[in-house]
Amino acid sequence: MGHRNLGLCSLKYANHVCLVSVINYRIAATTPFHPLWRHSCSLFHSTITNAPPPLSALHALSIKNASLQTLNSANHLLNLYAKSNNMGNAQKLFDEIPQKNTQTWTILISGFARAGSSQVVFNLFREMQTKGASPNQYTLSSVFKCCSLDNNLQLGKGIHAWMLRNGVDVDVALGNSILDLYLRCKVFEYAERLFENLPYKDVVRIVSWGSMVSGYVWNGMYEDCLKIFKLMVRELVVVDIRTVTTVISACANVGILEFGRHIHAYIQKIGHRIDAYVGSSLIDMYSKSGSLDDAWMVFRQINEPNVVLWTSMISGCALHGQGRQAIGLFEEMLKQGIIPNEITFLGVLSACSHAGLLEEGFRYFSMMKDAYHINPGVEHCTSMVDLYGRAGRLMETKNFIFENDISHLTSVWKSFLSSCRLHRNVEMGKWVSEMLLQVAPSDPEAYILLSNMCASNHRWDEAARVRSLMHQRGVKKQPGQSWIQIKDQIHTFVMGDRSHPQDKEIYSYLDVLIGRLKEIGYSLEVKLVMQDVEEEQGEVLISHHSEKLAVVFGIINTANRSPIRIIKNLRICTDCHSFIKNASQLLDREIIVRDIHRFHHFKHGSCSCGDYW
DNA sequence: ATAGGGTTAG
Repeated sequence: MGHRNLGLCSLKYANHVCLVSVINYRIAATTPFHPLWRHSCSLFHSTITNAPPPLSALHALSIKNASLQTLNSANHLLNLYAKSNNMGNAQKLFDEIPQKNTQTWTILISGFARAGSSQVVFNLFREMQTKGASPNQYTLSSVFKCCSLDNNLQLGKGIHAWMLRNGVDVDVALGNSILDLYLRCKVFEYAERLFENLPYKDVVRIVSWGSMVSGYVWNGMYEDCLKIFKLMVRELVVVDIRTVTTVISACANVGILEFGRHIHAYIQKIGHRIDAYVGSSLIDMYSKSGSLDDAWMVFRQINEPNVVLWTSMISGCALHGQGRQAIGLFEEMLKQGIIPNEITFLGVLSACSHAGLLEEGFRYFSMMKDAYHINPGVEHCTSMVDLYGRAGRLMETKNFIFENDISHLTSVWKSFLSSCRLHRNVEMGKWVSEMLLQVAPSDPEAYILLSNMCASNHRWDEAARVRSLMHQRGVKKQPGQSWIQIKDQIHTFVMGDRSHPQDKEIYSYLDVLIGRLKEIGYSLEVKLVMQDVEEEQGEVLISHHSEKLAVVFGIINTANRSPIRIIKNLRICTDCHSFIKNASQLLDREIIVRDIHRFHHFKHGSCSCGDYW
């Protein structure tokens, strides 16, 4: 064992365990040149180099007549296998150990838990108890992790109840794994009660906070997440950076720029370095909140960019329709020797489709398959359908769908139908509609797209038939909502909303604005968007769509010429799109709308989406 | 010796 190896070891696995193992094997050996010593060395070496250790090392261990000393050695060795994800060898060794103690079982269980083999873990857990070994905190933690992986709330609850009955002590780490289960299974009452009861002083209690935060994010409870974050800031001096990362991702989903900015400032205040993790989530947050400039600023200041960081910047550009920038970034990334993953390509393809870059999109799709050997997933294929369709290559779109076996996907047909509508190909559109309704008979958006297509081709009867079919089948349109942040307050609007305190002001200004916009060429496209409002209630309701209310509210409550940012939970409707284009011209205001699909930057009477969305 | 939370897509 030379210095070179030890040096390597300190670099890579400067792990006390390795050294202790080697020393133990050395003690276990009877002579200085016993084969075991040699095997230990090679095992140690392979730990360093991360290659699988030779199996013969196992058999060299003569543990049949084991002393306590050799059991410890065996456990160490077992641990090495488990840590290096070599569960095959771990199992073999485990089977050869005659007197297994709690640690022996626990090491194997935790190895399988890490590998995600929950069923194996459950079986071992049962077996160890029948063999008289009692689980400790570590064992239980691994078992809960597997319950969580499998969404097996019942088993987890059973074990937890058994622990309570038997007075098993729950330390914070174990508590966190139970917490994780309850959060993943969305039983927030349990999670919250457990959270309250965990030892408060433990420094790793910080992880419990983090679990609560990410639990809320997984379940889309962004407001609860932000609330608990504020509580953390108040109660703890410093919130750790991993939790902050989760909170930022919650902000990205809500898309509220000002709150995201506060958290960014908070990170700077507590003096945390912004690594690739935080950087990626900040970039994502800024681009989803409508400020690509801030995203770029974060991107440029990260010292050690990784593939995720590049990908978030590329996807951000895609979201804002900046196809060329996205491609430029991607090429730069390749030049720097960073290997793109499937999500990177998704970003690139979606950038191409949002910007109508057909050839480039096709080239990157091939590159993904041929140069990087990534099998196209359904999302990649959907992007390609978007790309072909937007370019008006409807026959190619159709062929692509069947060649790639994606005809069962709702998103594919929705995208195709939008393209038929854009290119006014009614015949293809009707066929696509039939396919869509077969796949998605209860999807409200399918009916709306379909009747919009009929309407934009002046086929009013057919549009009406689609609407009544939707009613017959009891398909309800998801209510449209838009929101805007002014200072610390988030204002949410639904269509025809009268609940806002500034209600009167909003509606009277809206009327005035519509009048002035009509003078510069805007006309309410009543018939075109009738479907969006479910009932034929005419011009009034359309003029009161939630995004119009939010825009007007923004105009009233912000300084002249400052940008207005709106978020909408559905696709923006044709009429609102035209309304906002004209308003941006008349008032010389930048209006930025994030809809369910992408961003629209309205400026000087036109939109960054090029009227395709 | 063995256990616990983070980033990018949709």
